[in-house]
Amino acid sequence: MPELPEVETIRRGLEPLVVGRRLGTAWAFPHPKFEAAYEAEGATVTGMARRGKYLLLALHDGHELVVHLGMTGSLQVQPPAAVRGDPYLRASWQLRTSVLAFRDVRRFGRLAVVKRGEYTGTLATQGPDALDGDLDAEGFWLALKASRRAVKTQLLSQRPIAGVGNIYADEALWMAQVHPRRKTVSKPQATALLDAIRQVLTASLGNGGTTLRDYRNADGESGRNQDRLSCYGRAGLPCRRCDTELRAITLDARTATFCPTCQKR
DNA sequence: GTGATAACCTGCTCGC
DNA sequence: TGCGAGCAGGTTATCA
Repeated sequence: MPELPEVETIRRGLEPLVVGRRLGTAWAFPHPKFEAAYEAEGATVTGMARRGKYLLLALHDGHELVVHLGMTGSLQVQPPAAVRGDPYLRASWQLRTSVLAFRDVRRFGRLAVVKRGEYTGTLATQGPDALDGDLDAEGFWLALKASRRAVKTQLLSQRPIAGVGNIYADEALWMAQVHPRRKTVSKPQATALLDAIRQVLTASLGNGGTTLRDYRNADGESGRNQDRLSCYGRAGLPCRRCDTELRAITLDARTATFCPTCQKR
């Protein structure tokens, strides 16, 4: 599922292919989540940015095309023949000789066209981007302290920090030795957690992201980070730090994997 | 305002 | 072999 490293990998791959290009004839799957594709038709892309897990395509007329890839989304520039008849195509724009294609099997992704900077929903309420150097440990700790929810729940809410999903939340909590259900985090723990978040995200970015099932980068290739995970998806296997069997629990209807020895509640 | 929960959605895996 | 149930999870909507 695309989290920050996967979205950033896609952004880097797409930027040279779409910036300066005009989005030609649009097509959208008939669902409100994708019909904004038509609003971007005819606009020229002037820039491509990312905030958390959102891709932001700046348009020449002062608007932005906001793309969230959901769990199974991908955005690629492809030859027209490659997208023809694709049952999972959710939106597309004709470029000069190719097609900018938004593909999403489970339809958890969405599109929106907004005035530049006028965001709504999670994009408006989320915290600083996880790789934004302006967020320091003090600010992160205060943001965590502001809520009494479990620390992993807070990470997934995107409010203290943006860009962390289930995979990297498990990985960072394991690295910082913080229990996912912990509701109060000390300043040193918050500092360690912020450092761990940045370490796991940076490492994954260097590996082209994590591919579990669906994720593909802008070139249609899988990431390589899934072979380097220490915690996520390893329930029942020994902890790489202490050999204790990793345990899986359900937190907010999602699986949280942790080491019961290293990550004390 | 905050927190908890359900719903959305479809491919895959597992058990019968 | 084929079928059905359960699982995966990011975001939004709804309710307490």
